[in-house]
Amino acid sequence: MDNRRRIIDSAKRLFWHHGYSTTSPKQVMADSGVGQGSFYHHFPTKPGLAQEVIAENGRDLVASVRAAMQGLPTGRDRLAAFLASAGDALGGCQIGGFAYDAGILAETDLREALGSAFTELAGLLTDVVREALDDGSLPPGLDPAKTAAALLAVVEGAFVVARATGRQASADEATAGALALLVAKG
Amino acid sequence: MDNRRRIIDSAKRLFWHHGYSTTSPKQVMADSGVGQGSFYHHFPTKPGLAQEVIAENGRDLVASVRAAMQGLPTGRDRLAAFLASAGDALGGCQIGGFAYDAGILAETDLREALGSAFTELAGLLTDVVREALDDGSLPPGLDPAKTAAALLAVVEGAFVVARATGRQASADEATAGALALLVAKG
DNA sequence: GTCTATATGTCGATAGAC
DNA sequence: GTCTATCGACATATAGAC
Repeated sequence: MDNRRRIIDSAKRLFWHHGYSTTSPKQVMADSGVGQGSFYHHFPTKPGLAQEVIAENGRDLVASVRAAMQGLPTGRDRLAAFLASAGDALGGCQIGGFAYDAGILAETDLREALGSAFTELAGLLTDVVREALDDGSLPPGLDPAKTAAALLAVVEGAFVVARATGRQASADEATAGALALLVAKG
Repeated sequence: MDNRRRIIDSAKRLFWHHGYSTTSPKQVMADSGVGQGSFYHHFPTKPGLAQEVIAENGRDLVASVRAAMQGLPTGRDRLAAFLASAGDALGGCQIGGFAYDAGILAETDLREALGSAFTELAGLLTDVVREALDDGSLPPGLDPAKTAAALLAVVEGAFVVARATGRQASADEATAGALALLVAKG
C-alpha cells in the first residue's frame, strides 16, 4: 500500500543480502515495484534511505534475538540460542555486512546508526551473561561484558567465514566450538 | 621498478582497507603511480587483479600469523598470539572484508580464492589447537577443528564489531573474553 | 610496455509535467 | 505523490599511436 514502506522493505533485504554500495537505487525500484519519481520523492538521497534501513535492521535483529531467547530456562540456554542465530549464515548478518562497506563508514550518520545497533546487541548479551552467572549456568569469574563481546564476535565471524567458504558448516563449527567452551566450564 | 608489482601492492592495500567494489581502477592507478595504459596492459580486468590480490593477502595473513606465533612455548600461547592479531581492527581483516562484497562473491574464481585462504588459516589453527591439547595447555576433550573455527570467528567478528562501533576497544573486549574462556578451563 | 583519446554503460540524482 | 525525460560524473574498459 504505502510506497515508502515498500521501498524500505526492499532496501532492507537488498542491502542486507547484496550490500549497500553494491545495490543501486534502480535495483530497489525494481524490487519494490516503485517508480523513479516516487522513489526520489520519499528518499532524495541514498544515504537517507540507508539511515532508516540500518536502524530498522538493527531493531529487527535485536527483536529476533530476544524472541529466540524467549522462555528458555537458563542464561546459558539463552546464549546458546543466540549462537544458533548464525544458523543461516550464507545470507549474511542483517547489520554485520555494513561494517566493511566504505560507503557506510564514510558517512558519519550511518556509521553511528550502525554502532548503536551493535552497542545495543552487546548490551543485551551482557545482561544475559550476567543472568547466566547469577543462575549458575555459567561458572563464576567471567567478565560479563567481555564474555558477551566474545560471543557476539563469534556469531559475526561465523557469518564472515561461512560466506567466504560458501559453506554453512563453517559457521556451525564455529558456534559449536564456542558453545563447547562455555559448556565445558560448567 | 616493476609496474605490475606496484599495481598489486597498491591494490592489496586499497582493497583491504577500502573494499574491492568501492575501489576503482583509477584509484589504484593514482595510488601506484602507474598510468592507465600500463595498468590495463598488466590487468585487463578488475577481477583478474582481485584474483592475485586475494591470493597474496591470504598468504601474507597466514605468514604473519605464523610469525606472531613463532617461538612461543605453549599451544595456548600461540593461540593467544593469534587472538592478538585483531589488535589493529579498525583497518579491517586482510581477507575478511571480501566476504561481504557482492562483487567478489559473484565471481566464482574470486570466491574460491577467498575460501581457500580461510580454509588454510583454519587448518593452521586446528594444528595449533591440537598442539595445545598435546602439551596440556588446553584441557582435554575439546574438538580441535571446532575450537579453531570458534577462535577464527572471534577474530573475524572482532574486526566487524570494531569497525561498526569505530572503537578498537570493541575488538579487544571480544578477544579478551575468548582468551578468558580458554584460560579459565586450564 | 606505456601513452592519450575515446567508448559504453551505470550511478545517483534533478526537472518539470500531471 | 507519481510519471517520464534528462543530466553530469564516474566505472570499466578499448583503440591505436609510440
